[in-house]
Amino acid sequence: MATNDDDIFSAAIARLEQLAQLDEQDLAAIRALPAEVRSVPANTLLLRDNEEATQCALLLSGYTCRQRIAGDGGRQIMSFQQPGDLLNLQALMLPRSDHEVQTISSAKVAWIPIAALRTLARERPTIGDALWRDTLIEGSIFREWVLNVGRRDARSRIAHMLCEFAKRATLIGEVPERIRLPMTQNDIADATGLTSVHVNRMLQELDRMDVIERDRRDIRITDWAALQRIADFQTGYLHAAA
Amino acid sequence: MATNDDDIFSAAIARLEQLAQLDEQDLAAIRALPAEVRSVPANTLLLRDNEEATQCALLLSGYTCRQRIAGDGGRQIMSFQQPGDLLNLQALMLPRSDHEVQTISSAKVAWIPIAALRTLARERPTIGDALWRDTLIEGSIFREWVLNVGRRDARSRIAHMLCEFAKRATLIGEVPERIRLPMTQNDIADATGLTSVHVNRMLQELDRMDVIERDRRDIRITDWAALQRIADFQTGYLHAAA
DNA sequence: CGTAGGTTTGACTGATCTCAAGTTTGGTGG
DNA sequence: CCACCAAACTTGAGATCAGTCAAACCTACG
Repeated sequence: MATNDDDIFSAAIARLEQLAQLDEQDLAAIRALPAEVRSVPANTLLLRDNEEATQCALLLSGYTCRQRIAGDGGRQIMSFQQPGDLLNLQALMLPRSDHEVQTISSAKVAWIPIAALRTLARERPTIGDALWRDTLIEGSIFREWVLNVGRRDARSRIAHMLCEFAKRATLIGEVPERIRLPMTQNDIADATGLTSVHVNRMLQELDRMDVIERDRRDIRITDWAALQRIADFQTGYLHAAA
Repeated sequence: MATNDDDIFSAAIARLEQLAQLDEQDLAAIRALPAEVRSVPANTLLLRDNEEATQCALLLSGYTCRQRIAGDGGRQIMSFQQPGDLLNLQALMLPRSDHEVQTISSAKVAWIPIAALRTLARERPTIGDALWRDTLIEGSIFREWVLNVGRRDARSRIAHMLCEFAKRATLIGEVPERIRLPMTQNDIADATGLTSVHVNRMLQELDRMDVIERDRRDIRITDWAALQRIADFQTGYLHAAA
């Protein structure tokens, strides 16, 4: 059960190395973390709202989203996670969760005891800083989403979401021109504050404008510059090197 | 110039004490921070987008907002700050700013060298944790705003903004029933993703519904329960004790 | 094959925006 | 203390983007 393959942490280490200069001891400390790996199907609630977490979830494969549910049942997605992302770093410092994390696709997740991670952050300050930096970058992404949902029209919002997804895919070594979206049009609607009907029409429009080509959930960005312009997409808020 | 009145930090200390158990040494270390106090008028850009900060701004009096500007010039406010709040903690860990901070009212600000704050966070881990916690809570507020702007109608959004403002006012010792808004209706529009015209109409509607009474920017919440219901306001996301 | 989840389409509705013109208010200088 | 001005607030009418509802169409998968 307590799997400790060296390489379950490889994606996470790659991510952290973008955030800080890790030395050998740092790497060893990460690889020594206890972890329990589990596979979960799509649309599984991994982390509940208003719960005390004892474990921290590390996404090994697949995609998840961070979401909150309004009183009338409406769902708002505020970010997507990709392999190598820690899903509830907040739990290191805040006892109770204030939102949900759900799988978008089938996924593999490593569960790490919070206490072990907290110790790691304290004893290896470089890692602690990297983790803090990671939460700050996600904060920056939230700010961009507030702007996206609050001040851009439907077409721009969707284009922006595509740009961010493609750009972040490059950070884990994928090509941005050809992306396979893990999420349904309904998920896109919940991420952009629209309805799935309207998302569908806008995707068709982007297709008609020759900036993307679609084959089900495979998106080919045929005119990256135009898509960025439509999206009003600037990469600064992602705080990524490349 | 380098003012070091013991009590310029009192509001900030009160805030940090809500986030961690500070001991005498912690307090002394905070009070020993170098700081330069400046007064600025309303609508002054304190922190620019995409700039390297060398100083951290601590709000002593007045109100500020965190905002991003869209490509078409549209402004989106993503949070308000009150006395005792640090305005750019991100700068401790991220070299470049990704948004702006502007005064909403006239304000007094203490400027603290980033390096001093970074040292403080490292040498006094309790304070470091409190600061991290503070940035995480603001992240939670951003998430709530994404939900607010993305999934609630105009009336609820405005009601929610009022609830949050009133609730946070209580955390610095004010009464929630009678609030004096520092922001114009145009600011409220930029915070809720609406136009000032529509904000005006919705405020009138809340007035007509007998949940608030208005005398210019003085708001009296006459039916707190109803306002919370309209706003779909749950306090959990603020992670406040009370 | 049959089915469920996802996607697409059409017709109609409505919340919010736009534009443009008043009105009120608070501050400032004479 | 009053007159004036700019900024903020208010009002109305018409336009529009996105939502709603309901049905049909795919397509992956058991």
